[in-house]
Amino acid sequence: MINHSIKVACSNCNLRDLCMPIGLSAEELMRVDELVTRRPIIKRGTTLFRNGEKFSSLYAIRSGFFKTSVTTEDGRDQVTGFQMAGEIMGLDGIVNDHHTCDAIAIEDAEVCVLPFERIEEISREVKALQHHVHKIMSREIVREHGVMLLLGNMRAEERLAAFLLNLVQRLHARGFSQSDLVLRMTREEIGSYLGLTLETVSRTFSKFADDGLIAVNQRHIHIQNADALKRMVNLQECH
Amino acid sequence: MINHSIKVACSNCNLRDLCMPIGLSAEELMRVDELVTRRPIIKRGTTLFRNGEKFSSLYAIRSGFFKTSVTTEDGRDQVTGFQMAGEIMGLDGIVNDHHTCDAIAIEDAEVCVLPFERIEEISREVKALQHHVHKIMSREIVREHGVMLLLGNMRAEERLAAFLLNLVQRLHARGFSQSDLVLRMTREEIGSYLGLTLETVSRTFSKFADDGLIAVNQRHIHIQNADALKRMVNLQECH
DNA sequence: CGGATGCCTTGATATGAATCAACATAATAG
DNA sequence: CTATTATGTTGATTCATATCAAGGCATCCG
Repeated sequence: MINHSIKVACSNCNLRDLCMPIGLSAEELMRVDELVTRRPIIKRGTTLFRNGEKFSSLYAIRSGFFKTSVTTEDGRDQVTGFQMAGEIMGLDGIVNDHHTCDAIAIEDAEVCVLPFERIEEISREVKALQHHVHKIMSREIVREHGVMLLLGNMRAEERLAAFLLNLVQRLHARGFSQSDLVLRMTREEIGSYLGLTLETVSRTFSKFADDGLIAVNQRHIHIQNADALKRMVNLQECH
Repeated sequence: MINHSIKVACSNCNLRDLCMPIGLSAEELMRVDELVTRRPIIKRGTTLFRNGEKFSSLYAIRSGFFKTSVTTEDGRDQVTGFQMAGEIMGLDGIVNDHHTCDAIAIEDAEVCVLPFERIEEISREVKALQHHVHKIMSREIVREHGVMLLLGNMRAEERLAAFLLNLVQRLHARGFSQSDLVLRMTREEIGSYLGLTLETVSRTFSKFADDGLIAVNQRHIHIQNADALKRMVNLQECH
C-alpha cells in the first residue's frame, strides 16, 4: 500500500491566516507542521468522507470547492454548506467518532489532513491552537444559526441574496473580486442548500437580472447592485 | 454588590453524566468543581444572555427550560433550539467573544456557570474534559445539521413529528415518560423553531389527534402511536 | 460532425402553508 | 371573583413556491 501522504508546511502556506491561529511562535508552528499531511487531488465529484465512515481527521481545504450534505433514510438530502480554501471540514465526526455527513468535491481539490488526536495533543500544550479549535467550532455553530434563520424565515429572494452576498464576501476575503464570482455549484445544489427547487433558484436569478441587481452568464455572476441585495436581506418586511 | 455565586459540586450532581465526561478521577472532578458556580433562579421570561453581550462563560442547565433565538435587523426571529437540564448553552459566544443569540428561560431555571477561560485551562490538563468539550460542540453542529434538513426538506407534519420525537427522546433520557410530555413552549415558539406559523402548528397537532397518533390537552401531549410518527419522519415519500 | 447528456430556463398549473379573521379557553391581575 | 390578556383553535382565502412539462444551450464523446 502506497502512502499518499505528502509532507507540507503550514509555516509557508499562504492560507495560514485562514486556518491557523495567528501569532504562533516558530517552534509552535513547527509542531503544527509535523502533524499535517497533504492528500493528493480529490477529483471533482468524489467524496472526501462519507456518512458513517470512521472519523479520524479534520481537513483543511488548500484549493478547490466542497459541499457537505446530510441524507435521510428515504433518500432526500440537504446540502449543509459549501466550503472553500482555508475552511475546515469534518467537525461533525467528533461527537460519535464517525462522520454524519458527506463531503464531496464540486471542483478538483486539495486538502490538508489534520489527525484529530494529534490536534488535541498539541492543543493541550499550545494555548493559541486550543482556542483556535474552539473558535472554528463556534464559528460553524454561528454559521448554522444563520442558515436556520434563512431557512425558517426568509423568502426565496432573500435566501438567494443572502447566499450570493455570503459567497462574494468569503471570496473577497481570499483576494477575489467583490463583484464577480463563478458559482462552483449547480442550481440544484444551491436549491438544496437554500431549501428551494432548482427552478425557483433559476427564476430568482432571472428576476435579479431583470431588476438590474446582477448579470448572469451561466455560472458567472456579476453583482451590479450590492446595496439592493443587502437591503433585501436586512430590511425587507416580513410578509 | 452581592455575589450571587453559590458553590456547587459536580461530584454529587445527578446530572453529571449529562454535562461532564465520564470516568474522571476524584482529583480531576475536584478541579472541575472548583470552576463551577451556580447562579440564582432565572425566572421564566428573563434572559440568561443576550445577543451582543460579552461572552465569558458557558452555562449548564440544572433545572428548567430555555429557548435560544437569533434575530434579524428587521426584527424577525428564529428559535434555534430548546434546551433542557444537562445541556450546555453559550457555545455561540466563543468565536467573536460576544454572544450572537438570546437565551431566554421559558420556565424558571437554574444554571451552573462555567467560566470559559477556566474550562480551557483545565482542558489543557484533563484530556477527558478537553475531548468532552469538543464532543459537546460537535454534537451541537450535528444537531443543527438535522434542523437544516428539517427546515429545508420536510413538510409541516414531518417537522412536527420529528420535533415531538426528539423532545420525548431527550426527556426519556432524563427519566421521564416515553409517551407523555408537557410542552414548555408556546405554539408560536414551536412554529418559530420549525419554520411554521403558530396556526399551522396548532392545525397539525389537531390532525395528529384526529388520526389517533397523539392526544392533545393544552400543552400535555400523550403519544399514542410513536411508530406512525417515526414512519412519518423516516419513510414518507418526498413530494 | 452529430448525437447524447447534463444543466439551465421558462411557462402553466397545483398545492401546502401563510395570512386574515373570529372566537374559545386558560392564565393572570386587579 | 371578574376583567383582562395571553394563548390556542378553526375556518376562509390568498400566495409563494413546488410540480409538471417543454425546450434551449453548452459540453462531452464516439
